[in-house]
Amino acid sequence: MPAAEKISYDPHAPIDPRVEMLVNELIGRVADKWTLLVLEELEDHGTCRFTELSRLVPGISQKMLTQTLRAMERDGLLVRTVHPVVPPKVEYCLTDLGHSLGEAFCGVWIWAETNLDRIEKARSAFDARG
Amino acid sequence: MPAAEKISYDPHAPIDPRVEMLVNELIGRVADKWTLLVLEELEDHGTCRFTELSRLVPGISQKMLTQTLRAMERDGLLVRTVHPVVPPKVEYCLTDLGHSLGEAFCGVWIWAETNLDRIEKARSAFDARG
DNA sequence: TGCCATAGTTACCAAAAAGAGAGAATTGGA
DNA sequence: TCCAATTCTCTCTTTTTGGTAACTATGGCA
Repeated sequence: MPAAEKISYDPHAPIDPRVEMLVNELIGRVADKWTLLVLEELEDHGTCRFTELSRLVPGISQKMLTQTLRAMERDGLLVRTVHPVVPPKVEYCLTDLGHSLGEAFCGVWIWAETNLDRIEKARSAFDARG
Repeated sequence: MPAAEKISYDPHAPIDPRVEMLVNELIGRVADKWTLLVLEELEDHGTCRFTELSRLVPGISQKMLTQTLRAMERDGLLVRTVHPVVPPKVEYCLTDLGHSLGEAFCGVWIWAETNLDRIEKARSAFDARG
């Protein structure tokens, strides 16, 4: 919807439906709960090992962590470095692309934090109305 | 993670885990595929009726549209106006909160559009590596 | 010899999300 | 009387998602 070269948001700009579809798919991929949490921890702590991340991200299972990390690696958001030692040591580190995604989501984080109260109130009001 | 008052993104700021959880839940709620698509169409076209939206949002089922609109209404992102006429006429219109969410997501849209190619390349490269 | 830690993978199962399609409510008008 | 138009609402089925737990591989250590 927005043109990449423009900073402002023009809701009436003509849209290439193919690009739109790809963008939507990409956002769906990347706005995933676990992806966001892993992204956050890697921003906070820098390079991390697998078990470190599984401790940092509350409630994630091994399976989900593996899946999430693979998907993020595939999308070029992080790099996975295997050190051929025993016991195994694998490190995960955000790429520039990963960092830029974190920054792009910053606006949404701020929005969510800023409007938490308003939304909780809206919900209460809605639920009260029946 | 980011403090609402700060504009810049400080990944090492102390975090209230309760707020963090709520923010995450909220983003999960709001970063939903259908929510984003509906948000977009309402930004583009302004006030819309139910069937209008179901035509505008490609591939959405009646059920999902109803569900999405209800959830957005509950969160205070849009208002639903029922005109007591026959046949029924129901209009949906974004609130200020809804518009501000659209703007917050603008950065992510731009990120996705800007980096589509890089991500597709990263994927190809990853898949080629086996 | 057997056990430990790390970083997975795999198989199986339960729960949740989403699609399809029918039905319901409304009431002026043919 | 019965239809038409609009906005749901309900049920049934399929798909997707996520969790649990067991298994793998490796070399050091007791």
